[in-house]
Order: sequence, then structure tokens, then C-alpha cells
Amino acid sequence: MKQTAPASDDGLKLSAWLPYRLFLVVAQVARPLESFYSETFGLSQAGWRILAVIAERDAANASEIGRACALDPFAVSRGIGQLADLGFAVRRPGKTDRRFAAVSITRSGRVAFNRIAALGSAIEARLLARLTESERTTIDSALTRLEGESARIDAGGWRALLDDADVP
Amino acid sequence: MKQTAPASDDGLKLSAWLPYRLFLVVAQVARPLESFYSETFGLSQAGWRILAVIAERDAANASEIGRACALDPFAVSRGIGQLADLGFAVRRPGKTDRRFAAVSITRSGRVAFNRIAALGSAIEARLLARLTESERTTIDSALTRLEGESARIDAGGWRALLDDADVP
DNA sequence: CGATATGCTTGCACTTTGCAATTATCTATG
DNA sequence: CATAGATAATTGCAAAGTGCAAGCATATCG
Repeated sequence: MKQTAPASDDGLKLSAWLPYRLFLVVAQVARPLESFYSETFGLSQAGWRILAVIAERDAANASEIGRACALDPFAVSRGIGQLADLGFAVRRPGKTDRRFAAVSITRSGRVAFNRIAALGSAIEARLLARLTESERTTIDSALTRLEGESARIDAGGWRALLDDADVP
Repeated sequence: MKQTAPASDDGLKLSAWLPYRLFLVVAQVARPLESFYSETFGLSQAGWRILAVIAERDAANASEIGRACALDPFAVSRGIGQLADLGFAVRRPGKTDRRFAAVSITRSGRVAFNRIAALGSAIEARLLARLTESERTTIDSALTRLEGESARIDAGGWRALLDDADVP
């Protein structure tokens, strides 16, 4: 009676794997935020991300937005469409090159953003309260490097990852 | 000419917001891994997460799995179905209480898991290489607290978050 | 001027998700 | 010991989201 394999035989303990641990925090924190903005404004996840980007970077074009929040051009286009329907954003042809849309947040978009941002800040405050001052500093600096390295990992694709170490 | 609101007036700078920074790392790191297991095994994201859970915790039931990887019962059920179709998992009625499914990884499921885990380990290694030993220690301990706090945040829902601080 | 390239959008098929209803099993009670 | 009320999991179906081919507008090059 040995149809199922018994214990773990590779070196990956999920609960200790760094990306998984980060994922858990992100997923759990995203859920209440998402239910807030979707219930309150009918905003999708992509819509919220884009709103947050154009709230801090005015007259952004679609590719910039996509890069800033890990969204492909289709999703960006649709997200902007949603924001435009809700009256939270306007798109105008770009000033110099009119192929580039210049997407800007509207007044009511900013109002909505501020409401969501208040929740976001509350969440961050709850998290930061669990850390000491020196931990915050360490994490801030470490995270900068992790962002850079993860961008490179992403850009390289999975094939590049197996050239370094053990391969199947 | 003032249809659009100008600069940021609330305190949320997206690029400095902790959950966003964590999200970026997670999203970028997940992408190559996902394209690997979906191309190679036809596994969905939920399928992979569940596979990873049952690889380290044998005879798990659906709610345990769901809790362990932030998946609702429907998604878990479907994910298990997918794994069963692929021959990577079997479900049997639980031993004592037969309502609980006892989900176990199969031999070929473990083979697949090990292949994916190798990639996962490579990714983690790349990330950890960017950190000093003391940063790793700090992050390890901080992350444990963040996991706990984010679980509480999730459990409380968004209404609970606004009772503490500034409200809209 | 075409011809070609680029940024973005749209239409359509396909997949994933959310939720109500269902099945199977267990526990408690008269 | 039958029946009512839980609980764990699954399934069916509609709604939402996604991926990709093709399309439109604009720009640049020969």
C-alpha cells in the first residue's frame, strides 16, 4: 500500500521559502483592501493599481503605467477604460507624440484614491507597528535590492535560472 | 484648464508603500516560476500552491490546504481536481471523519514538485544572495511577525481598519 | 507620398471565479 | 435509532477576467 509518496525529499519547505512568505503577507493584506475598493467604487484590482500610479505620476502613458504595476498593455488599457467610465481618469492624446495617451487622474479620482489610501496607510501602520525602528531601516534597504533582483529574475525567464544551479 | 487634479495630496506614495513593494517582488518572482510549471505540467497557480502544500503535509484536508495557501474552498476543490487529473494527487475520504478529504501527493506529483522546487530554490538563492547574513536573520524574524499581523488584518476585514485611525 | 514601425484599443474565444444549490457525512436529541 | 441540523466538499452556471489576432491612429523613414 504505497501509492502515495511519503515525506518531503527535496529541499523546499514551502513555509520557509522566502517568496512564499512574502506572498502570504501580500495576499492577506490585499484582501481587505480589495473588498473595500471593489464594494465602494466598483474598482477592479487593475483599476486600483492604475489609479495609484496616476495619483503620483501625472500624465502617464500606458507603458509607463504597465511597468510601474506589473500589468500588460491590454490590462492597462482596460483598467484605464474602467477608470474613465467611473470618471476617475481622463485620457488625452500626448502633447508631443499623440500616440502616447496622457492619462491623468480627475478630482473625483483623487477623492476615491484618498479614501483607499487612508485604508492603505492604516494597513501599513499596522504592519510597521510590529517592527522595530532598526528592522524598518534594514527592510527598507533590503527591499530595494530585492526589487532590483526580482526584476532581473523576471526579465531573464525561467530558463536562465537553471543554467546556474542544479537542473532537471 | 483645471479638470485634472495636480499632485499628490494624501500621504500614500505608492512606490514607498510597504505592501506595494512586497507585491512587486512577489509578482516579479512568481512570473517565471508560473510560466515554467504551466508550460511544463499544465499546472495552474492554485494547482502549484496546493501541490507544494501536500508535498510537505501529507493527507491534508481541503480547509487546511486553503488556510495554508490563501485559497478559498472552491479554488482548493478545483485545484485538487486538476492535480488528480494530472495524476499528481489522490483524494480519499478521511480516516476518522469521512467528510474530510485526505489529499495525498503521488509519486509523479512529487517528481513534478521536485522539478518546480529546484527552480524555486534557484530563485530564492538569487534573492538571498543580495542580502547580508544579518539582513536574512532580521527579515526572517520580522516576516514571522508580519505574517501574523497580516492574518489578523485579513480576519478583521476593512471596517476594523478604519476604527483605529483617520476615517473618510 | 507610400511603406513601415509604434502605442494603444477592441472583438472574440477561452479560462477563471463567485456563489447557490447539492451531496455526503457526522452529531445531537427526543 | 430515526430525524434534524451541522459541516466538508463538490458541482453547475452566470459573470468577470484574460490572451491574442486584428485594427486604428500617429509617427518616422526612404
